[in-house]
Amino acid sequence: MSDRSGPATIRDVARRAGVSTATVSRVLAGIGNPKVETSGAVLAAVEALDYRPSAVARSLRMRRTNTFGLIVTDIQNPFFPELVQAADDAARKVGYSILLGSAAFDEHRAVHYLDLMADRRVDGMIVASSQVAEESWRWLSESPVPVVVVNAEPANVPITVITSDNRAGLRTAAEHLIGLGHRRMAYVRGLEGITADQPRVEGFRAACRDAGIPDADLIELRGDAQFAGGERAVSELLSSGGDVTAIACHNDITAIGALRALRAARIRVPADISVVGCDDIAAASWVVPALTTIAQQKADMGRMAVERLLAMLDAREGGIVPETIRVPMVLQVRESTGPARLGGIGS
Amino acid sequence: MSDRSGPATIRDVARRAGVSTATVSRVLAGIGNPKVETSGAVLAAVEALDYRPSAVARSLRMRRTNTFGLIVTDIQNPFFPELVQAADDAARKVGYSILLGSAAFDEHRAVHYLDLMADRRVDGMIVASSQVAEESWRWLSESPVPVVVVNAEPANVPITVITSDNRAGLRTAAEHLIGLGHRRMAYVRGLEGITADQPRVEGFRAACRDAGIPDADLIELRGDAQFAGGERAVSELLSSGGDVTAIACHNDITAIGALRALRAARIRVPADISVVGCDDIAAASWVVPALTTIAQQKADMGRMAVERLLAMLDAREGGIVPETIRVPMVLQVRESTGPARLGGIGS
DNA sequence: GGCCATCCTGTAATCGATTGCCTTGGGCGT
DNA sequence: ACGCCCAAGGCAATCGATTACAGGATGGCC
Repeated sequence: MSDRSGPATIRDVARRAGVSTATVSRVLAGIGNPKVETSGAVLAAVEALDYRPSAVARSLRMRRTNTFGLIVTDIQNPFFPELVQAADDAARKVGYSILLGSAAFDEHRAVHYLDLMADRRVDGMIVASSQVAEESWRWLSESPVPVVVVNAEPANVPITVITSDNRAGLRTAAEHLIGLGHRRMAYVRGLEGITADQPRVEGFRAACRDAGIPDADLIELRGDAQFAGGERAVSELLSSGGDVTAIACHNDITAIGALRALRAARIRVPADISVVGCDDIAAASWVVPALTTIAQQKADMGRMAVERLLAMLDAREGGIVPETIRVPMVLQVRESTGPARLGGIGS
Repeated sequence: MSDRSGPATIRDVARRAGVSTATVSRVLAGIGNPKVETSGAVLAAVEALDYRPSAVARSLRMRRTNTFGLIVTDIQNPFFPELVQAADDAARKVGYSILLGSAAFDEHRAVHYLDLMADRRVDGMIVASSQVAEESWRWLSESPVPVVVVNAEPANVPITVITSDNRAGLRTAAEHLIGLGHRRMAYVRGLEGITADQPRVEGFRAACRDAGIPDADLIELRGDAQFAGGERAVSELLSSGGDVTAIACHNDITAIGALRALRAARIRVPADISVVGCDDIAAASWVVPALTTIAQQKADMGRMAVERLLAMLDAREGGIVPETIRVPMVLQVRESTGPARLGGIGS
């Protein structure tokens, strides 16, 4: 009858050590200064019974779970794992764990996870998903549990946001291309309505304007933030005779799709056309030519999100004012960009 | 004083509805048949207070958390997210959630997560990581909580395993190449000691033997299951003058590295050399030429792992005998394989 | 020797739910 | 009109930890 019913409890330990549960708890927490024989007996009993305190019971009593919820748009998008890993690292370091939810592009799932995490009484939430309705943002911002939003910008809701500086990032991309002599360019946008879509084109356009390139000269195409969208957009561009020397894309996956379309059309990159992506996922350096891209500091963002949450927890009631933090993006030059050709594609 | 201290509890609801907590609990659980006015009052109170039962308290009382732990080798490896997503889908469908841990190639972290999940009293664990020491496997197999191991095969430990049929898979790969006329081939192995490494080479070799290709004719190279290893192994092969018409790789990332080395050497794929990978990650179809590969049924495996866990939970004490399930791998022909050239590389 | 401060440890309440058992009361049969 | 039975719902124990408070032993000091 050693383990009649599940793992050993604090009472089993107390009994075996011949002390009260209070003492066991105190010895393990290292408070008070127990006599050596007492703590010795407790530790021996702990060892013998292979006792591990139940986080469930502790959470109930302490009213905190030492858990943060993290909701991402889609765990299969290579952007997120790095964010998740960084958040997990930072959390683990201070004794927290991460409960992950992948919305898989589905608003209902996102809401489901919001509820789930509320039910689980997580101590804080990181929401890295734009699959969240207006109404849910409001609910989140009014919730008593600390929330940090990553890479989304709910309009008119006072809430802490950590986001890549998309506008500045794509401005950098444009400047890089313009510096290489490109003036006739195309931009493949992301999925309509995705948060980053708007600021990215705008940043790109702004740099063009500054360089004196007429708005009308920039060809805007619609992608879907996936491989297929990039491939389709660019092959349509080519078949409709669009004559550009550079293509910028909403993200790397789109850019990789673009590379494939160009290759299918026997157009050389970067000799004939330069391509630039955005995000810097691992595959960006695997493709040929390796993709020049604007890197998001995913790991930093994950770490910052957790740190922010911890700060909010400390400040409890002190009230940290919601703030929008823009993390710079950095230009990563690889092989897919080069000097603009002078003539047309056919030359 | 609406919410003096955190979320509403069942007692708040009971008070407001003028009933006991027992009744609230029963109404919400849908047991007994409460009078309409009672259940009406309860539901109204629930609504008004925005009451959500605490999963923490419930877990303590019910002695189950409705949570499964899932430990993966490295969430940044594109193989895992799909597994995670599938497991999460299957779990969510029956009211469970997944607590994720990424060992990040570190044995200590893997053990840390094992402990963490034990403390959290998860109802079952899926271990998709070979970063687990012999001793931990034994501990797991003796643990009273159901465990399913994915893509690892602890030796001499009675435990339920779900794994891709690596041997048969790579046999298929070899047969595909041999069918295309290849006889002088190279195989880039994975990281030494990684579980899948051995069976994969063996499967490949077995098919070669069956086709009458002398063992000595197969050139074996050591990679690291990453991009860099594939690239390095193949460029060394080329510079040492190895003359092959096909290269099989431990996994897709390695194969993508191989493609890059071949390209750098101006060797055409598949015209000069065919390349085949293994896993079928998303990037396999992004690269040029798109990679022929042996696909692992990642989603199936994730789903099966959860189903297995649920079955073990049902069978409680009935005792399901540990069993090793081999999931077939399927050949995915894309562009990187073709008929063998007749002459040498230089011809 | 007596008194008080100090140090350890035990007692019991508490966190928020679920559930076995018991009470209450209404309906129905005779 | 009386008694029986059953349905509805309340009481209180329980899950496994933490912690405020109380109490007993010990030692120091006068």
